[in-house]
Amino acid sequence: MPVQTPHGLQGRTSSVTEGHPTGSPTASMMIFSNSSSRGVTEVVPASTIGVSDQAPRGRAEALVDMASSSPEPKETTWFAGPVSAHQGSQPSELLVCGMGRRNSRWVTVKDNSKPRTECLDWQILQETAIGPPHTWHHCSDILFLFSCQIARGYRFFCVIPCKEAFEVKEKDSEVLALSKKLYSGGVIAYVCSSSSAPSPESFMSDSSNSRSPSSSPPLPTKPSRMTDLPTAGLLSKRLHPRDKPLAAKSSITKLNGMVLLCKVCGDVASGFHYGVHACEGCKGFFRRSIQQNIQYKKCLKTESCTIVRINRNRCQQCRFKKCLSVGMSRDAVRFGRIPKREKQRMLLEMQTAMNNMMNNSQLQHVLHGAQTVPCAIETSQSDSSSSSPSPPDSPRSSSDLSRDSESVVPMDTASSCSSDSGEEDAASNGRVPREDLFTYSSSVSPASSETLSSSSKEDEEPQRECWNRWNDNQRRSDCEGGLQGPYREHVTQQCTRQHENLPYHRNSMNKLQTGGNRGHLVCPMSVSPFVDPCKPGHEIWEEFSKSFIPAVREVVEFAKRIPGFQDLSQHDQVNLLKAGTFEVLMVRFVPLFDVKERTVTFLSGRKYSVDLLHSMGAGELLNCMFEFSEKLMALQLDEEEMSLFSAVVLVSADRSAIENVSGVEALQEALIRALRNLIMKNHSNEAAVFTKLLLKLPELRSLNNMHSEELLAFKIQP
Amino acid sequence: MPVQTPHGLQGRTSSVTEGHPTGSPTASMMIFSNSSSRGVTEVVPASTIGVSDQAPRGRAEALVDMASSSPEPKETTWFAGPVSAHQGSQPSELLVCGMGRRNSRWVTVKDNSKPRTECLDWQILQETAIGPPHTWHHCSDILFLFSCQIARGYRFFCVIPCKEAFEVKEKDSEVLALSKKLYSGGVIAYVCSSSSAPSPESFMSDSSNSRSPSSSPPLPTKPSRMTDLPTAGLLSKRLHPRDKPLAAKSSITKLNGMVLLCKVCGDVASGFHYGVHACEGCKGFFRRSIQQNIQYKKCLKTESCTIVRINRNRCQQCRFKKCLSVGMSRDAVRFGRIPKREKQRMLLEMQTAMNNMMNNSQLQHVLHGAQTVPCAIETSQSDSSSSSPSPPDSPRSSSDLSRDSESVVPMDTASSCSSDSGEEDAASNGRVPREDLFTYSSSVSPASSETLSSSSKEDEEPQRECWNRWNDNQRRSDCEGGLQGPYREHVTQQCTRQHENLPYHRNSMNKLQTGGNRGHLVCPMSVSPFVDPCKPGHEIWEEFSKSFIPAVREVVEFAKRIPGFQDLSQHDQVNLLKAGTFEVLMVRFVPLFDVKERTVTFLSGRKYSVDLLHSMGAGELLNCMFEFSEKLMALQLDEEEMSLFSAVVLVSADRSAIENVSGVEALQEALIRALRNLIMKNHSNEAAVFTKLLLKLPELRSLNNMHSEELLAFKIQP
DNA sequence: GAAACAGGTCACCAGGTCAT
DNA sequence: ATGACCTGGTGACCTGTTTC
Repeated sequence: MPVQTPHGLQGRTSSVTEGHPTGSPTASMMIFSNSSSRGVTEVVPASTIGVSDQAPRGRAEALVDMASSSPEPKETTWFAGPVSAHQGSQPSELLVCGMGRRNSRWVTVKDNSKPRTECLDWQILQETAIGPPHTWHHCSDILFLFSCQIARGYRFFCVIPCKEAFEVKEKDSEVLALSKKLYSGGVIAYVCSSSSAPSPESFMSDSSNSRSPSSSPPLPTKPSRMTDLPTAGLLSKRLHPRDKPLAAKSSITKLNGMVLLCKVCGDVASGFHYGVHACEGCKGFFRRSIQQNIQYKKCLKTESCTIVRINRNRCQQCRFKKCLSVGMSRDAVRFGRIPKREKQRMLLEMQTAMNNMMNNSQLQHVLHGAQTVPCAIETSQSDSSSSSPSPPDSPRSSSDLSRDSESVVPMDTASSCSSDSGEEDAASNGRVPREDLFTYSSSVSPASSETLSSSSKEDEEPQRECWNRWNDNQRRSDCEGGLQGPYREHVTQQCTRQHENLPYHRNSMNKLQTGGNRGHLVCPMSVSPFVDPCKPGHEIWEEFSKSFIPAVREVVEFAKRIPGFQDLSQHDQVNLLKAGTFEVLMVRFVPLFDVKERTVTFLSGRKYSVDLLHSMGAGELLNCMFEFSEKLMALQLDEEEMSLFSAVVLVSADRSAIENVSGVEALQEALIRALRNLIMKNHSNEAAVFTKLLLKLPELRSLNNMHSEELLAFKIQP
Repeated sequence: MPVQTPHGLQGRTSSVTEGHPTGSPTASMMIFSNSSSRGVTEVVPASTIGVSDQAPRGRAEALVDMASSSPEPKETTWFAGPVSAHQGSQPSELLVCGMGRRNSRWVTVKDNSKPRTECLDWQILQETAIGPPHTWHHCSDILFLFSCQIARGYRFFCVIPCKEAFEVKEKDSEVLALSKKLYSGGVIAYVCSSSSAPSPESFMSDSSNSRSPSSSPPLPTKPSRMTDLPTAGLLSKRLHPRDKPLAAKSSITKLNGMVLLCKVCGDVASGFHYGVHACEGCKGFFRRSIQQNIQYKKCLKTESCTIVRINRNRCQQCRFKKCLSVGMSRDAVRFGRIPKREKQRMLLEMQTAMNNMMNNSQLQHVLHGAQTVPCAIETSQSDSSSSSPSPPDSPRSSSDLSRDSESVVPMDTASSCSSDSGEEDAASNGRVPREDLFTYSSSVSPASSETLSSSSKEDEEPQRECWNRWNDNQRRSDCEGGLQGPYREHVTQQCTRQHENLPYHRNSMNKLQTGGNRGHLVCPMSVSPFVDPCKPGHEIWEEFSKSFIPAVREVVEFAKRIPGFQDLSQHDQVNLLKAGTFEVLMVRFVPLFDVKERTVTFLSGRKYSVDLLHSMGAGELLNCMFEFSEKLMALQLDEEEMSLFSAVVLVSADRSAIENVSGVEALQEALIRALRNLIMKNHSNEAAVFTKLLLKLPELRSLNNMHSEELLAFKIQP
């Protein structure tokens, strides 16, 4: 149903006019759109959302020098790199890849590892599915332009729309148009190259800055280098086709720095005219058309001219038609100022879409290390030798990961995280095992190992090896870092205490009181209590999201220790995690719900009553969580069982996006067998425990959905 | 995209002004906003969609004759009645009441049951949320109109949105169309009052009833009576799009969540300005007009422009005139807060109205008979005595049900259905057993009965009785009607054949070819093949929805035969069905998916290849359904097992809205025990079957979600 | 003191203008 | 004829005042 989408790389083949003397007037654009049919769902998984913010940071800049390979060395030097979009206060960044003519979608990445050429589009394309060739001329209905960059006549925009997707329609051989389609969630990145180009220099000049957090130093100032860009500020200055000094009183409509484009011709919009964002030209044209009821001369071609800025005056009939088709109408005019909520909603939607988009990349990054993630490029300054990617099985991989994830942490928390790194290293040298959020299994005893192994009765060999490997991993993980920052401390404390009083000692957890001012950062599930109610919704959202970052990371770490999990394809790993992270977290957080006292203990150690939380906006979900927790607690599982159950939960995650279904199923079967055997052994007198446990799976699925919905609702209209 | 669709009945609506000299242009409106954060969810559940069509049927008609109490008896006779909307999947029924002036949108339906007046608009309303009376001027963001009530010149609409909103477009002064608008989440309830400002008293009339579910007696035919509504609470808080983010001091005048509309232009009113409920725009306009004593330019037309939100700025003279005509005046200013008593009365009235609307009446109706449906207001002209509702337990309830549902069938299919009604009656008198969609258990052998009974080892007595009762029910159900119309014949054939060749004989099903021209009406899962691609999306949608009506009805019947199910509260029954109907249907339809041949057999008997379906727009969901089917088929369950599994599926449905969780759980446990025992008996050598079956539950949950999403997307962008 | 409205403010847009 | 600017009207918010 929803749309799709020429494959993103198609453009690569087409290279317009190589040699390309004039810098041809055609503007090229790219649109990436998210192809996921499950857009809504993807938007939802709340827990993961917090991650997005960090993505930009984790990512080093991509430095592209196409000059050597390009036929037109000087003109075809392409740039690509992270462009940050600033929305609201949050430095959420989006990797935006520029592209253009020949080779435009590939960049040479220079980071701490060896330089390599990668397709910059891929990262986004895979997210968004529409990967338009450089010849795109039109791109109507772009809702938000949130970032841009210019290089040598090319404008780069990164746009995320909301609720809409685009479908490329090719027209002749040169012009492509996009037809609007509804769509839910997702991100579109939009890159536009301009013909009449601003000089590359203008583009490169500044922005050497980066908000690169603690670690990233400025990139080498190669000419083509694009650093990240705090935002659209540039756009108003440089990007307007007509060199207008678009400073203060520009007629450009911006939304928090994002520039809106004319729905008719793609020019920069001056406002919301006759119901659509339109430029002055199209506004005037439409006005005259309707005022004087002009009948335009028949189109000389096929009455289906593509209307773009540069040709909009060539065919009045088609232009007017286009105006109508995009919805211009006297009935649609809006007077007065833009309602705040509308603005807010737009921002939120952008945010959501961006978060979504970034989720994938980050998740992949965390999972598989930088080398598999095209954008995860370290700055040249970092120690390239030490951070060279290691294979997943390498003993170092885990610590590599933690380092990677650390670099992804947003600035405001970076310092605290980095301070932990020493500890990590120490830990990796064989310190006292510690437990973190998802290492239930760290306490696996020899006996239970046997239990696990014995579970493979029906399928001896492979299973045994599997479990052995798991145990190895667990052991190793006990010595390796996983938690970051303040979160780590708390969780470590908590888990330790909890462990002392198995199975679940809420009381001991309650003792943990943190007075730290970073409490809110380490406290998933604590939106309200730590949040300033006066803050705008999206800020609250950001904070809440951030608070989940460490927890999500834990889930990833946990997943990696599930024997067999890493044998799945990256794609499947990512999708299982996307679908199942919330559910695993839910299982993990069960002990935090005190049914008797009707309180929830946040990881900060604070307890909040259900009533308070309800009064602060918690809804039905909270009740359901309590219900779930009560039932799960009633089963009296120990850590080992919980751990195994968590693994089952994760691996039985939604399969809709899984490539290797049978592989996942096999893994799930193995896990379930193990779980059953373990349960049978521990609860031999309670035959129903295993069944009850399985029945928790659909409940978790539902909780996940509710959660998603609440988040969506929250984000849409806080 | 703009879309819309003057609604189909507009022609019928005729004269606004009959009786009504000026047709007084003023319209006052009210909007209720729904705060449910789960709005999205409700929209989604796809399977429920099919039901919508029946809603009107299940629901008794509310006929309001305002004549006696109305100030203008003849012109202001209003009618209100149930219009079903459907949204969601499951038989989630949204009570939708159409309304309008006499004869405009209402027809008297005469079928096998008593004649009654129904709103003709409902069909459209449910689909498009377009059901505006001629006086509607503005109605932005209305997504679904699911309920309304009229009292003394007030029209009440309850609207739930889903990702789309509509904007009214006026056509001349009488016809309105709606243009689609994007919108995300939330619920809007919309109440529109008729033009000639009704007195407050008329509005407040009764509402004495409460939402007592099962006990509600027939409503007195009070003119403005509003019946109860379980979900009313939902409507209060937050989702109105125009709502300000932080509730507090919004400029929107609300009464307990209900929003008042501007008397001048129909926009959302911000308060009572210059003696009239008016929006900020008209308030400001009037203020400027009088402050500066502006003499506006003469109207370019006839000085009788209709003033609605979308055109209010086109003719200042007429706008000002309208302001004056609706009573705006500096002399009419009311300062200070609204007198408590007046406010209270309004609140009460509103709340009651909302309660009425939201009642899940149809499902309840289907389940428990008509008398629980609040809107059952008879017209003075209908035979009120004969229509007195019978108690839920009355022996007639079942046949009442079918009759009622039938009466809801849209006119074009009504005839065929009504022809079946005689049959139904005969069936209820003990005819030859037949099998229908959900009577897997009808073939339960004595042996398997024992199996079931033996399952209650752990919990002897109650279980045995339970199963016995089930079997009784099954037997009885064999003699009772369930299917309607052509669907019935097909399904009966199919099931019979299928039964002859257990467990699943697709081949025999394939033999069934229907040449009937109503095939598409009886064919769930057959959107595309039967649909004229040229039809507008909403028509396709309607057809598709209709095709599910019988199937959903079967699920309800099936549920009723699950032992213990009817012991649950109505509320819980309804909610289990709402959440689980799709899943049950999915299980039921598994044999229709031929994995080897990659075809889907529709109930019409036609097979369609996956590729064809994909080419017609089927998406990932189809693949997942195939996957699911393959796995489930692989388990080789027989009918009995499938039946029991279906029961488990239904009872393990999403619990988020369940009142008596432990009751549902107890039932589920019993069912699961029975299932396990049955499976163990039949598949003693395959220990994993039961486990695998349980693992199907989360998969079903996910399919349900995907389905919901696709439906949503489909509805949004057909 | 809170609720609720008149009036004020100013972000925004339709429409007009006029150099191109 | 086009479209960058200008002008005047609009209406979303805000403030001050009135009333309960």
